[in-house]
Amino acid sequence: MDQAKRERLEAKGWKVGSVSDFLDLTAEESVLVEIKLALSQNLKERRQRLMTQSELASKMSSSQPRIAKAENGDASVSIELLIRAMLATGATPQDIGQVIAGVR
Amino acid sequence: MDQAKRERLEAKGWKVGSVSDFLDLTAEESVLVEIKLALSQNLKERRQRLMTQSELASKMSSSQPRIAKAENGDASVSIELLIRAMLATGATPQDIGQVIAGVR
DNA sequence: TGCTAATATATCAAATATGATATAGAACAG
DNA sequence: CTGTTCTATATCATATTTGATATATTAGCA
Repeated sequence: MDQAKRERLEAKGWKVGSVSDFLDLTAEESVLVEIKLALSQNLKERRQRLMTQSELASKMSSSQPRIAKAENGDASVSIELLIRAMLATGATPQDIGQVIAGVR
Repeated sequence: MDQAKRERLEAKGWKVGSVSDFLDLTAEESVLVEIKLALSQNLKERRQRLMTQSELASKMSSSQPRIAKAENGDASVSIELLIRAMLATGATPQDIGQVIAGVR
């Protein structure tokens, strides 16, 4: 993985630590990160077409800052929240499944 | 939703509360539960073909009791853990996406 | 039957994720 | 520029999820 991508992830709070630690990410761990990022991006696209971050937040009793973090791939956001947010935008399980299946 | 299904969920720790509370589950909330249950079931099937709960637990530095809970749809198990477990059994993002897309 | 491996249940302290709040920055209209 | 709306960042107390441990239950076999 290149330096740029590593820095991008680190800036968002991913505990990738040193370069060697990062390279030690198992395949499973990095797939999990990629799934989260894919959901993030797709959430952002969907939400932008439909409503503001604040609107989405109240639809799902969350907060605007948390939606911002979700859309920006912040490491403090769980897959759970990403999926709840997708559903709150009207995404179906099919939509979500497709995003995950599209990883790699 | 029928009484039997409700009791099944309640026994596993889902905070569905009273019947009326349960009926107040939004569509999004119940889809989320269904996604978790679908992942649970699929995890159990995959894992049983391949290894014991203890083996899977050590592959992903978790514990056998947590795998048991994951496979039994316990409410204390996050989607995150379910997906990590699926990946540890060798499931691909495509496999996982398909399970989620199969909901409903 | 007894023995063993596998799975399930209970509890809990520690780690992580949460919504809330405050506030800063960006984009853009008037 | 000024005000307004939207989005991003920082902090934090609370809530949820975690792996670990102990132990109970189950299943299968000699």
